[in-house]
Amino acid sequence: MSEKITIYDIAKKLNITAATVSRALNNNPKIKESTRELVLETAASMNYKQNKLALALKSGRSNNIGVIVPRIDSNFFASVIRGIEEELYPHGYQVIICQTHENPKRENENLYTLIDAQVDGILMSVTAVTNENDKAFHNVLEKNVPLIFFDRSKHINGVSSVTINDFKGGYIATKQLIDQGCKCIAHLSGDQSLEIFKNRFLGYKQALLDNGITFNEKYVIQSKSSVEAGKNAINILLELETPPDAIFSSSDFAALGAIEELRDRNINIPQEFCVAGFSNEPFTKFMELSITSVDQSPLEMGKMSARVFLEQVAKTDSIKIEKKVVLAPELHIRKSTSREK
Amino acid sequence: MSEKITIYDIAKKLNITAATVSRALNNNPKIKESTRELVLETAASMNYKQNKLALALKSGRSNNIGVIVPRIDSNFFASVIRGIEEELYPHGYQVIICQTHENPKRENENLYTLIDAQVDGILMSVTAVTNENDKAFHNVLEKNVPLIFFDRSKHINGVSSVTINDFKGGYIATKQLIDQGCKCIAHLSGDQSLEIFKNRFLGYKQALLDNGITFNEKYVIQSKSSVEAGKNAINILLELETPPDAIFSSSDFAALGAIEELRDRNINIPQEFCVAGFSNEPFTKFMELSITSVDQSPLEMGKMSARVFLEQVAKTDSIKIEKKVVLAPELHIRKSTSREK
DNA sequence: TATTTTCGTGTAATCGATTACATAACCTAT
DNA sequence: ATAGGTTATGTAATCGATTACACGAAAATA
Repeated sequence: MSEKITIYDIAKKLNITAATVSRALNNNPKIKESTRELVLETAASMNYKQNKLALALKSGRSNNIGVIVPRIDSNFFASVIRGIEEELYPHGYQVIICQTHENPKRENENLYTLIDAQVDGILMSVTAVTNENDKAFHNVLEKNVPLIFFDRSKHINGVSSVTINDFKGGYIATKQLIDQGCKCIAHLSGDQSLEIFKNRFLGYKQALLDNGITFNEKYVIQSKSSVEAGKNAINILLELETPPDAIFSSSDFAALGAIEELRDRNINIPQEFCVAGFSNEPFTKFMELSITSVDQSPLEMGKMSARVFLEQVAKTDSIKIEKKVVLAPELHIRKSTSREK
Repeated sequence: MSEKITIYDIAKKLNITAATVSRALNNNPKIKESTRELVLETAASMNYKQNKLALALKSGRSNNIGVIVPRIDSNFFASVIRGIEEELYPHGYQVIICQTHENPKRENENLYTLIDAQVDGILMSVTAVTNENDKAFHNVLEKNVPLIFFDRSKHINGVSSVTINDFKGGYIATKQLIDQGCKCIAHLSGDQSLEIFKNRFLGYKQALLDNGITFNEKYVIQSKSSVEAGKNAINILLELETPPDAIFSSSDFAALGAIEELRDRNINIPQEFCVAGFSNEPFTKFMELSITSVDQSPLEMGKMSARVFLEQVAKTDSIKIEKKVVLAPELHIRKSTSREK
């Protein structure tokens, strides 16, 4: 078991004080060049490693940043985290992961735990719709810990965010369906209290409006992001007096469920029915009947969030800049919406 | 900006010393009940939060554990991490993520960075085949930091591991192909210097042997875990004098590539050609032609790794127990290997 | 030569919590 | 009444690094 070497050990060996050693290691200009070299050599030969915990206690900065996501095992969030990790790694930050499982209580706990652990910043995708966690958010800000939302954002003063233009995402996906000749376009929407889902819905609505299609409330089904939910939605929609001939789904999983159910009913995709999803999950590309989907460039979103964080810690003055980055969505057109002309 | 409350602030307010406050907060039995209550009340009213960094410095334990994976944005690793996080969260540990991108140099860096950050344990899937990182591994062990390998393991004294029985996984997948009547079964193998891929290959070989099928070296193609690699492999295999009629692939992505290429050549799956993969990536289930694959129960693997870690830190004596947990693989039989009788 | 700078290093406080040891107050038994 | 035992709390060191301030010696200036 190797015992730990501290600056005191180095000091003792060289008959100088720990203060001098510390200064030498930190390239303090007041240290004589010969002393510095001697210290550096000795430190290396003794295999000295700086104790990050002591440094953290003294400086109040842990060099850790916290990331809170609903869950980590979805391609979208995993990719965002990948982007964050890659961007922050060269700057010496470690990434701590927390999951909320869409549970506001867990989100609240996670926020306090991260502050407790004295992270230097928090990057997160909000879970909660409620404002019961507002106190926790303000607690973060009061502690002067940079807080950055990605993808799922919330309006809070002083909080920067990195999102995609969900309105546009909803718009271009719907437009593509219209361009294929679809007339009755349904929408599987997510939790409307979350900005992202509301905006996708509004984009859908606007696309209809701009193209002279009347909006029909019955065509909007609120559903979870699951295959099962997609199946259920289709079953409801096909019962309508005038069933739709296309779906824009806020979720790829629901889109997949819809497709499976349509296939079971021998409805031909895309000839009789078109389906577009959202998120560009890997499977949408791999399917034999590949699914058109809106890409959110998660890797870029992660990197951008990390950059916004870095900018914020670089600001020495405590004037809070609130930065809102909005990335452009990109529609990946695939077989599920590609009718032959 | 809220100023930080320390035990000294509480002590001053109550005209006692910080030592007493500390003891009261830690439920030290030597403290008078009335004092304890007073301290607890005051602490609560002043909104006192223990400084974890100071505690970490004093105790030498950071309450962080490090997880090193090749990359986080693969369903398998993301799920393992999810399992780890969920198991460790109730115990107050935070999970720090590192990625190697299959680069031994990054693996080496990550190991030192985590030790530097004084994590209480390291859970990882090895990247490297080389033994150039052996020094780093031993450095971890010398520091008495529990080290646990999951999935991709390596033989190092004192290191526990949680893996699946890859041999059996290869065996049951191959057996299923044989049961479907396939006679010439090829194998897309991974990097043979990694245990997991070697064992899957050996399982494949044994299944052939046990069923009276001669092993043919030409049927084994070493390929990366990518769609492209799968396509290339098929092209080589179909050029053979006696082309195979089935493939057991060590990777789902390569299996997918093979399927796409076979389809382009109008070869009927599973009637003319069967394909089985490994990992049970989500898309294997979602495909219209769903792919048979070996499940590695990643969530369980993550939880189990975390449990092994907890057992190890619970051991007060420094006798290193080396625990090797081997989980059972489970074959998910799907359309790509389901011939009609 | 006397005085002021400059340079390099030492002293000691600090970050916040824990804990071995010391001590005061009170109680009990002979 | 005195020695010994409890009980509750205080004192001070410790974890390892940083840094404001102090100070002696050498160098520069008058």
